[in-house]
Amino acid sequence: MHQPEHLKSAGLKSTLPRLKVLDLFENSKERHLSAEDVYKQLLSSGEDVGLATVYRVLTQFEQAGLLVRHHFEGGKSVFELNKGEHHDHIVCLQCGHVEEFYDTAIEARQEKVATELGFTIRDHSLHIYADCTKKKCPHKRLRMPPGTH
Amino acid sequence: MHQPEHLKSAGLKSTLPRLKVLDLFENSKERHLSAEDVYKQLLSSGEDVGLATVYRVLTQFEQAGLLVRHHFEGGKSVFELNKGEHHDHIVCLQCGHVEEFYDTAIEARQEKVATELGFTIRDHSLHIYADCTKKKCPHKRLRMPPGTH
DNA sequence: TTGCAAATAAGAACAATTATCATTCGTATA
DNA sequence: TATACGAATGATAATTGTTCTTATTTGCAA
Ligand SMILES: [Mn+2]
Ligand SMILES: [Mn+2]
Ligand SMILES: [Zn+2]
Ligand SMILES: [Zn+2]
Repeated sequence: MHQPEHLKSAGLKSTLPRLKVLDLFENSKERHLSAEDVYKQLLSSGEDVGLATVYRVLTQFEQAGLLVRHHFEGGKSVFELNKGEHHDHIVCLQCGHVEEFYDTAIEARQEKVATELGFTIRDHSLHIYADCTKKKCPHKRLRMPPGTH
Repeated sequence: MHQPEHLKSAGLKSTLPRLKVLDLFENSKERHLSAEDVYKQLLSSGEDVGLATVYRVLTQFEQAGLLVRHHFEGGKSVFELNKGEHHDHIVCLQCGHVEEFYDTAIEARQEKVATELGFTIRDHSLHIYADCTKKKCPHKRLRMPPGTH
């Protein structure tokens, strides 16, 4: 199980639900999880947490900088561990798998565009929705594509 | 009022609610409107439409290619007239005003990245959230910044 | 005009998320 | 270690944005 210090240093008191949620993100196969994903995975592994607590904890972790929240299409928020380094996302329309990428040229151009328009960037999101080029999509069908549920 | 032909050629029968909604997009000060924006503006201009009809018509217009739907942060869908040319968006965090831009370098790089990862892009969204550099934000405070309501 | 499929309006239903509140827990202190 | 109290939890109600249902109305072709 995860160490309580990680939570303490984030200003959060070390409770069982928080440790379980953090643990799930550290050990889950998929990096990007919705509140329902977290809730169901905890239930199915025998843990007993309330859905409201999951939502609360995810928001707290986001505010503490432990998690990052994304708004992909499909209506629900998706979270991932904060690696400290920004990256953008490409979402497979066939299986919902999320691939990550970072392109310095894109990042630089955004700054340029914003500056020219008289803005200072605080945040941005670049989501690419795409089909896998391979005949059979190799990504695991762990989650439905956004907008498909 | 708008001409019925515009709807007819889109395969939609020319009804009063549809003409009113299309009219609103043609004449509204803000290009980007949510379902609630449309509903309230129609009500306040004396028109009598149902909210469900607004949602239905917006979706139909999107499918007919008359409108484009965006998912900015803040939970609600936002629509704009389809100009036929793709563009990305920069949202002012101080007033919610939406500025549009198009950058060929960014678009090209996205293709490159996707191809390298084995994907064919079907769609994408690039949203920049930024502060206006001017002392006093010059944009009209017509809508609250996303996530602020 | 009339006829009828298509469209509307009102409200119920839904899904994701947040708020409320009585109970339980974590931890600082005696 | 026992106690005490504010913080956290879980059950459930409430909210929000959106879609569905259905009885009624409307556009338009014959
Ligand atoms: Mn980026
Ligand atoms: Mn673009
Ligand atoms: Zn990611
Ligand atoms: Zn636009």
